[in-house]
Amino acid sequence: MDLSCPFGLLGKEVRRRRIVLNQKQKDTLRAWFQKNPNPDLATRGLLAKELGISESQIMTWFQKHRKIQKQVEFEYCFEDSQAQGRDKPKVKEPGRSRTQFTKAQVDTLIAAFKINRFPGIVTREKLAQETGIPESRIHIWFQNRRARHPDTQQGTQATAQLPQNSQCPALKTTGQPPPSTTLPSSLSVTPAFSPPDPQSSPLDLSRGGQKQLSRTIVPQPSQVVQGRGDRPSSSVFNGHLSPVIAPALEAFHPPAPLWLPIQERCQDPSEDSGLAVQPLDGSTQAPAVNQLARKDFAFLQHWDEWFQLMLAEWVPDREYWSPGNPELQHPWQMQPLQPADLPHQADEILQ
DNA sequence: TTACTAACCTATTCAACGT
DNA sequence: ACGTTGAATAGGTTAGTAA
Repeated sequence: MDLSCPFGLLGKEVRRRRIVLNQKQKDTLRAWFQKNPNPDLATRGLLAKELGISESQIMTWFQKHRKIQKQVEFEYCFEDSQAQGRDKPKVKEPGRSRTQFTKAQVDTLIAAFKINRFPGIVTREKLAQETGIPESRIHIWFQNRRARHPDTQQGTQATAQLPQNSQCPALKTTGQPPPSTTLPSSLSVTPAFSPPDPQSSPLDLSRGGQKQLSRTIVPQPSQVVQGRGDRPSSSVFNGHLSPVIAPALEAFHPPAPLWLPIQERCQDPSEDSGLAVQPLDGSTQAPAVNQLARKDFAFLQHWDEWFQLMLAEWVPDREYWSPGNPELQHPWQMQPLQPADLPHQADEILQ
């Protein structure tokens, strides 16, 4: 197996071409779903053959439809909570099958993983060919591997959990009003007005930190990883700053490149859940600043400097980002603010 | 342009299996 | 019993395609 160049696809890993199922395929899948919403690997393989699509596509379809069905069932139960029959005895499902990988197969996968933690469909299929493992199992294997083996070299940085952006699901779904100077209690974020502390900062990159902040203040992984992931999209870093400090920081130095992509992302007000950086006009800037005590600014200054340092040190995954490729131009390339700029700007504002 | 949805992600949990 | 790890699920985003 030639791993010298990961399939010549560095920076070009693409997702599987999206297919559109035809009516016959959909009907067949629905019929099978009625019979058994949890087909095993072999069944999915047969179905794949029959329908002329891949087994992992079958798997994806079934996953989605199990979700949909659960939603429907939930709604049904909610509406008809008095109805009987909801407690129909559950048929004991057969135990999960567990693929037993050989050592050689695992070695191959590990080797590939070392080169590329996010293999695209082409890579996965090549691996499938070489190992004889179904592509969908390889996909799962990589998911598990990523979860259990964080990238010690750059992974923690590459998957840096940054402050949540405007699309924070937790807040989006709960429809939290835009916080002004306080955080929703549900947000497990480092108290805003404490000095940046590498051990407990909002950018705590440790795995524990990620877990703790899961679905609260951290961006969804797909926002960080997918954005630079196997799609060479121009999608920008859309992480946002703490709802507390972002507006204030922006008020302090609006032209700072750090904030630009964030604003760009939030130009559509409909996308803005309130946590995003608000575009500040002249009339809103002053109150934003005035609401902050000077001691708060001291924190902001520290936080900003610290954040800039983090940015400056961060080296994006080479696979997904290439400085020479404008297609993959990454917003993190932005020149970090010079820390020396901060006191200067702060003085201007505080005078 | 917009709605739909396949493809993909992480985080978490379940469970098979070897020790 | 416990650790490892394959599999499944929940809850998201992204982006291609059809209407």
